[in-house]
Amino acid sequence: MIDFFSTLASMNVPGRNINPHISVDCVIFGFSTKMLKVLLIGREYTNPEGKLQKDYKLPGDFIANNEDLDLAASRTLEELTGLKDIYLQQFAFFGKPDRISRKEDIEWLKNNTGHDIHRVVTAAYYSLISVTVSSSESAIKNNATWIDIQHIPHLAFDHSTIISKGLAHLQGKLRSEPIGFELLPERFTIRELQTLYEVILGCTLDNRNFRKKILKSKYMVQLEEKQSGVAHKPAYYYRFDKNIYEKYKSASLGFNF
Amino acid sequence: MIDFFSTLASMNVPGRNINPHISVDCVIFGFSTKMLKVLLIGREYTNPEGKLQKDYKLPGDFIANNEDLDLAASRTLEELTGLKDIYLQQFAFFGKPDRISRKEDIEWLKNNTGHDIHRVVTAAYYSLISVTVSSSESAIKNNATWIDIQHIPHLAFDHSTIISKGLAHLQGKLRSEPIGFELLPERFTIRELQTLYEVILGCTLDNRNFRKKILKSKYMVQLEEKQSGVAHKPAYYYRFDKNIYEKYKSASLGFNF
DNA sequence: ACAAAAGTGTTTTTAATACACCCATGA
DNA sequence: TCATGGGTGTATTAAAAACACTTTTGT
Repeated sequence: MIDFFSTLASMNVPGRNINPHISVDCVIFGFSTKMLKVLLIGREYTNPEGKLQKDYKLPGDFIANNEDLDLAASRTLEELTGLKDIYLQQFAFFGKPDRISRKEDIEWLKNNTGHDIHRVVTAAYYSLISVTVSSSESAIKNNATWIDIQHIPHLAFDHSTIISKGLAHLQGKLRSEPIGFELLPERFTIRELQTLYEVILGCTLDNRNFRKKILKSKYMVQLEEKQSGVAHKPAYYYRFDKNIYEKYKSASLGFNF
Repeated sequence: MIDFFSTLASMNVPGRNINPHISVDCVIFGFSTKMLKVLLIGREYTNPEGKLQKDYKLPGDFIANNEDLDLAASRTLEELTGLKDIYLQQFAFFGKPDRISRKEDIEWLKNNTGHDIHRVVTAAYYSLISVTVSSSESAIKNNATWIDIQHIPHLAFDHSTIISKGLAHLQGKLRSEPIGFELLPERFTIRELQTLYEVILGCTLDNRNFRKKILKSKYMVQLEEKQSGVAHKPAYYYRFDKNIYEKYKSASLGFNF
């Protein structure tokens, strides 16, 4: 399935039976060059004075009438990145009546859907992907760009709020489950993993204690390859073994209050 | 606002502008006589053979067109229990296309809303209230009953799923934040609190260690009153001080993986 | 030889766990 | 006086935190 206009364009495909009250939005996190990034879709709209403007929006779509929400989210993700089996999780619902209230947003929806839409409740998902594999054709077609989470520009609708809520959920999840791997390529160094933790959690971590903690877990598999071409002692690569993790993951958590 | 029929009846109030695609459902937890309970609404419907049947549903409602989701949830809760300022949290949304598919459910919606409704996405909230204060007039009017979580009967729609997901979220939350107090009356004994933890988490806890852990926290305020009329050493009552908790709550959590 | 990041151990502190008896009350 | 549940302390173990130097590579 190809989108010509934007991720919303599939609405206009004949035979697709759209539910214009409910949408899904994906906060797609990626990590590269020591920065946490979000995949955003460039959007063009004409402002009240008739000027052509650019801003960004989250990848999202209205759901089809017979479509499961989770499936709509993975469909959106796949249409955009070409990727399946990506870590994807529902985290909140956004339904303020005024979340679609700016003139340019209503105008843009009209141009892109043909309908006069004022109230949409959206199911928000976050997903984690490795930046290296994400520059798919359809992403380019959709004006998708990785943007540093520190430098998010003006966004459509309430998408800034959705991103910050999504980040908060990601932080919580990162503390309770080893999901950092989802954001890194197949093989990675421990330092890369640590930097990822530091960036997402917004703190520095003691590097000896971090290694101790991480290497204690059985699911970190050291590879034979080392880094090469670096002007310092080369680091070993590791990979994350999901099977081992599933086998050993501890059932009981302690208290935290 | 008074509901004559059920929590859905407010749909029929003229002038209320209903959005029949989106609803809220509340999993209202309570705790009494050493059991975790859920507040359910008795529902009568006619089965395919024309027989009058009884089952239960979660308190919930369609949202109004201009209504915020969170507000719709607290409204539903207030209409049912008369209570405001209750611990209330969105925890998931349910949007499988077939969640409204049983004949009796579709029929029941038709009778109660006048519409032929097949697809509703619902935002699920859980709330914690002290059972003692919940037997309000409107709850009785709405056929609300406390039902042991162990003995949930047949429920409408996918409401059993919603309850079990809600319970899982409650368990997670209970481990990470002191919310047990919300389920107890203003003053309570430490043993009551421990039993609550044991029931919700489904395990037994060492009573000396539990006391140590709980009493270490500043927000447990011992009152002067003791139990009376009990055939054993009377326990001191405590109360939870929210202000102290907010002041001292630890910013950083550790890792858990 | 120098810069730059990788890798490594020990000590201290804190939190979690395991465990058994005396106390105050009503019946 | 007995049955019932309330309340208490200590020793052990496990995890978290603090902390500094040596190693390997490219330039």
